[in-house]
Amino acid sequence: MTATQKRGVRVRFAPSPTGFLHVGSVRTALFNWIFAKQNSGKFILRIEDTDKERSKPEYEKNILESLKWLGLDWDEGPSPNGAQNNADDTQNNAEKSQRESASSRRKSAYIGDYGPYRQSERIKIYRNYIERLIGEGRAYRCFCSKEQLESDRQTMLAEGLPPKYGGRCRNIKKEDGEKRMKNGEACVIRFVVPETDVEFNDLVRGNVKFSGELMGDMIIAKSEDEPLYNFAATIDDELMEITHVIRAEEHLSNTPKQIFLQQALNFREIKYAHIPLILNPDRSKMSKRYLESSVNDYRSGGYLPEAMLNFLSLLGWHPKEEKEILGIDEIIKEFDIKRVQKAGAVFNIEKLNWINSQYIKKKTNTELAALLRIFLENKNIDAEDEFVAKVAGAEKERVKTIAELAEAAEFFFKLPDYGPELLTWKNRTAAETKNAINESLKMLDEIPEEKFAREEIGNALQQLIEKTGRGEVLWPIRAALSGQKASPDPLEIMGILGKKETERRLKIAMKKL
RNA sequence: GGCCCUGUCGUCUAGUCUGGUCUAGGACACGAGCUUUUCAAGCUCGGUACACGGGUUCGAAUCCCGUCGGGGCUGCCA
Repeated sequence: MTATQKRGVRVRFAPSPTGFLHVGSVRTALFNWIFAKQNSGKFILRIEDTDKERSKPEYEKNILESLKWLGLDWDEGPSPNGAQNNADDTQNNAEKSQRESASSRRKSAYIGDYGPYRQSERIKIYRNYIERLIGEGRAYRCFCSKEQLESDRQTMLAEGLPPKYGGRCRNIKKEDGEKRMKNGEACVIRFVVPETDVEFNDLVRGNVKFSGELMGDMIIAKSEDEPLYNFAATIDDELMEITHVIRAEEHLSNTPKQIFLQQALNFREIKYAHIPLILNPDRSKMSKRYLESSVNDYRSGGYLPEAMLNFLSLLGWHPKEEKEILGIDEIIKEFDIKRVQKAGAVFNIEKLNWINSQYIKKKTNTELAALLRIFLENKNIDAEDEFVAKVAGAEKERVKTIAELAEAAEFFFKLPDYGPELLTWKNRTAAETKNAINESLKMLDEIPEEKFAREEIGNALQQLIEKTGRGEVLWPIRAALSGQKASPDPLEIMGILGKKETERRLKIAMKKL
């Protein structure tokens, strides 16, 4: 290949819409995105939906939505508007969208000059290359049955040989192949893999070498109109002028296959970077079995996108300095693909929690309130913005996720039921407790409603506290106001709740004693 | 089985290329203490790691060889 002319950096994230976006994929997308930003390149989103059985439109939609939520915007790919979540865009619109998809929607549904960006819409393109390879004798029709192949495999395995396709159909003449196919004989298309070595320099792993001898002729398409992954990806990477392929390590052994294809088709060379896998606690590939693995789960679990990106960037990479909380701009500045780790990284939810809590603490109360609202709605709780913001401010120090924040904040909106024993401080009697609340109530009543704020309240209660004791006064108030044994400072709660609600809750407590 | 990748605290990692400043640094988690009206947060302190075995060298986490461990792939999935 001619490395002489420098090409502008173009990277791609190429997910398969066969499930909700996986956090491992997010990290791959993130590294690509960062790489593009660092090199003033383009970040391309390509949907690899050649598997008709498993690919679903709703998964594609989820991928787009998740990327948008994370802020990983793409320069080329399916139109981001396609990710918009129109409430009525579900059931009864299925018909309509089907009609549209046939014509206008398809053509306009992507941005960029290298489209379409959905492999299912590129079938004709692949078909040309398949015909070309067959024409050049570099690909052929294979009529071997699956049963036959399986028994071949077993035989080779039993003999201790590498289980590869032996090339039984390789010498079938092109014309004979065409004829048999037209007569309805089932066949697939295989690529003649050269029996040579391929070597490439991986940006994270250094030199890697594979032997073509061990591979056997690979299937590149089930038929002219049904290309398979390695083939379609190779064609697209060339046509979309991809310069760097950054992907998970599980694709390392696909790389020689793609390089063989590139060489046969006279495509340009591509630089590869295979990043380590994200692992379960038992060090196997991250999966649902152990951990929530889709972005959805974390989004609905109350994790912030910036925390997710920060955490994921630290899985397999680390900046030079000993700094862990990094905004996306800092990550872009510091990131170096050559510094990424070679070994897999266990997904450590504790660390994610900590990072998330750091980002929560940094948010303003107003920002938090907006996020909190969504979670509150699920609990059928609604209130004024100002109030929600104050509540968020009172609780943000003690939560790790927005979901936890909603949980912790609930009592502000709705006093939970509790037993009278909760009200007593240590071994004080009910009468003492009742008295303390009553005294507090009297002090509180002196404060005019508009001055009912934390500092003022503290002053009002000061004498009583000095006389009776902090715990004796404040504990019953806390319990009465929150209905629980852990909460923010009762003085703060009172300020947020306001005079009327505070008095109401204290009186409820009195009745319980 | 074969091919490929990989191996520093429980976990994420710094250090490895360019041997000494590393009796191995940071972070999360954990434990103790401080603070204290609860729970947190915060602060201080603490324990824990160079997979193993050989070499090379005055000196090895760092270089070489071997062993063992872990993972991925081995699909008419991606």
